[in-house]
Amino acid sequence: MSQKFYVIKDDNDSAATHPAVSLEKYQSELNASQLDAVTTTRGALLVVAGAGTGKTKTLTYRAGYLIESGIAAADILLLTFTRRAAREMLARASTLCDVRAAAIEGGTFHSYAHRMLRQYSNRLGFERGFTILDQSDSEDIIDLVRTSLNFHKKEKRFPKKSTLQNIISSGANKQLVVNDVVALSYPHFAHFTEEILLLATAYRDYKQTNALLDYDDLLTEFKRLLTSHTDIHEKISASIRHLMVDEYQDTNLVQDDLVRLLCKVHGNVMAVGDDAQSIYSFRGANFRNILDFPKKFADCKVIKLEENYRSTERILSLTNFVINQATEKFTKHLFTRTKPGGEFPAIVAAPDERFQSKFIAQMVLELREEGVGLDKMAVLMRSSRNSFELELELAKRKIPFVKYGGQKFTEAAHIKDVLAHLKIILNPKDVIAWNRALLLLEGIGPKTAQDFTTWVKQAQNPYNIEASDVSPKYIAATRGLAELLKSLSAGKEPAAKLIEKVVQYYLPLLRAKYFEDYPKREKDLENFIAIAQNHPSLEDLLAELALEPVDFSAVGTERSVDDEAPLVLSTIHSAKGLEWHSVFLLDALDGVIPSSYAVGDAAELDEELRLLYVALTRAKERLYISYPILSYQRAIQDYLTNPSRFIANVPPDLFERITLIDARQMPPPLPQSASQLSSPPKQLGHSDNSPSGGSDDLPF
DNA sequence: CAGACGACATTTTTT
DNA sequence: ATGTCGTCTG
Repeated sequence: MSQKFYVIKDDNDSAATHPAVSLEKYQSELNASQLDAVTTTRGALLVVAGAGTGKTKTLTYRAGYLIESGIAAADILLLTFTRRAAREMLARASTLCDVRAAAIEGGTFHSYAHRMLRQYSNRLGFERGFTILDQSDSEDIIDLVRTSLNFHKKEKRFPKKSTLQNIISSGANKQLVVNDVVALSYPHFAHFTEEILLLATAYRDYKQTNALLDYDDLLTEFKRLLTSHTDIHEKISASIRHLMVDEYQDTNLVQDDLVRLLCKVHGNVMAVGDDAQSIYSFRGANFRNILDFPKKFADCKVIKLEENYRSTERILSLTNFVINQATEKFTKHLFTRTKPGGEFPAIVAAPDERFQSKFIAQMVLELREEGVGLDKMAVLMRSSRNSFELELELAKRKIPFVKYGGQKFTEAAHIKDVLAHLKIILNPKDVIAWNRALLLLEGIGPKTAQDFTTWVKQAQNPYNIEASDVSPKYIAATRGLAELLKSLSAGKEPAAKLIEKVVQYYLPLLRAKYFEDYPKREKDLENFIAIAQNHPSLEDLLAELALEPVDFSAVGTERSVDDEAPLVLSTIHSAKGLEWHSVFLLDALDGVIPSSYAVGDAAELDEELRLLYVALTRAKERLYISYPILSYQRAIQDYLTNPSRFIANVPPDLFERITLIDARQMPPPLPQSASQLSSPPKQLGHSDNSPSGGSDDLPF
């Protein structure tokens, strides 16, 4: 049956026709450009908002303004980069403007696509719903497919599963065919193009027959839903009277298409972003999407926000200089009227990584003495492992911290083990999950596990392992597992209860598998149960964990009332959109930022520069850029490093140089340096700030 | 065929 | 410093 929808447009939804909204509040709180953006509610609008120019504020007020003009919250869709961003924005909107704002639909492209796909899954041929694959799930399937195609036995080294996953995913995100991805980004695997192509097809087929969707499929299938079902497209699009998209510079081509599809009926769409902060091209993001936005909509209005409210003038001067080194120029020039002067940003050359860590730890404590809360400071890095050394130092000084970015909670081996059992409950034919659960058992290896899973695939009742055709010797080994699964599938218990039971069963296995460090892992399992408390349904919990992965080290750090809020450690990517009183950038080295990976490609170098720009523009009052002069690489000897090329040529009047001095070899006090711009060397290692008393400070 | 051991490469960033 | 892959042994 086909049904046609014809939408009667409401020509009455312009705020101008609702004089009831009092503009006073908006006029007094917003500058002219922001106000313009907030009150322009019809048609297409692009807001190019530089760092710290009140982008979030503008979005928030606009949401409130729409509500006050009589738009129902449910008719507004706010797409943001993370769900956390959406939540924060809506919470703010509801306190600042109107409680109804909390009811606005919001989330990431992926989570919105997921919601819609669930709603219409039958129309796409998923009769019994579908399961979301996170990255490692998808790698596991690729691995399975690869083995079944016998590609692992090639004479030459076949790309490993994560590389293959990357190739396939870039294809989806950049809308390229596999051949082109390999030719463009993986030329060293060109001789495997045939095989990779076969594998990609087999992977797609596997997902199809098992009703599985990976991250990329969520977007592409959603697009397919809209383009191949006119009635659904009309219905969804009609329900979105106002569409707002944040961080537009980080959308990829599919998302860009989705935006145009979603606003088809009403045409009210606002994109917000900053081309100078595009940092996700590895995921198919293209900052041309934001530049080309006006071309794609007739009569698109463009508003620029250039007045910065976040950073001091001196920080801004440095960041402006940094971004101007881009080969592809940006047109914005940020300025401040509200925060003239300020401290000079500091560039800190540390003798080695340990000194760098000590400097940061000591400076953090000093700032705290000055009254800056730990959570008002952040240490940012290019890659999550740049901070290992620092983490040791912080732990030693008992400075509490949380780390964002890096390994995700569900990626830890022991969590994956528990998840595998839960997935079997959800889908008794989940071969990958079975495989993982079986391999944990004593006496069962890859071959036997495979024999079991072959049987599981066609079994009437997969939990009835005794009935399988595998040798009784091995069946005996699976007794405990079989009992567990039967008891779990029996009742409809809440997710947390199920996890608790799995954990109980798993603990002995955990202790055997990780006899060195199982106590830490047991804590994680407890946290897992705690996380599950808010999710009655196991299915919801797993979907949420896939769509909004929890940062590993941020788990279990919810502080009790009297605990001090922890210092923030974060990758630059995860720091997007946030701000702190003081920001430290770690390891500002050539080869780290820019990553050695990017050197040699102008476009990639530009992206690294933007990344540095994002890091530096997070700072409100204080900014410290540090790097070690000496570093050690793997088993090789220590070697001398170069500071990042992006900070090597900063004019001396834009920053202050700090040289670290070993307290044990304190030089005689220097006379004030001739240049008023350079400060006397900072002394390090003599701090009494250490909460543990300082006596266990290492000698310098 | 399970499981241990050793060689080897391999290092971003995230929904 | 780690994980992945291949090989060897019992």
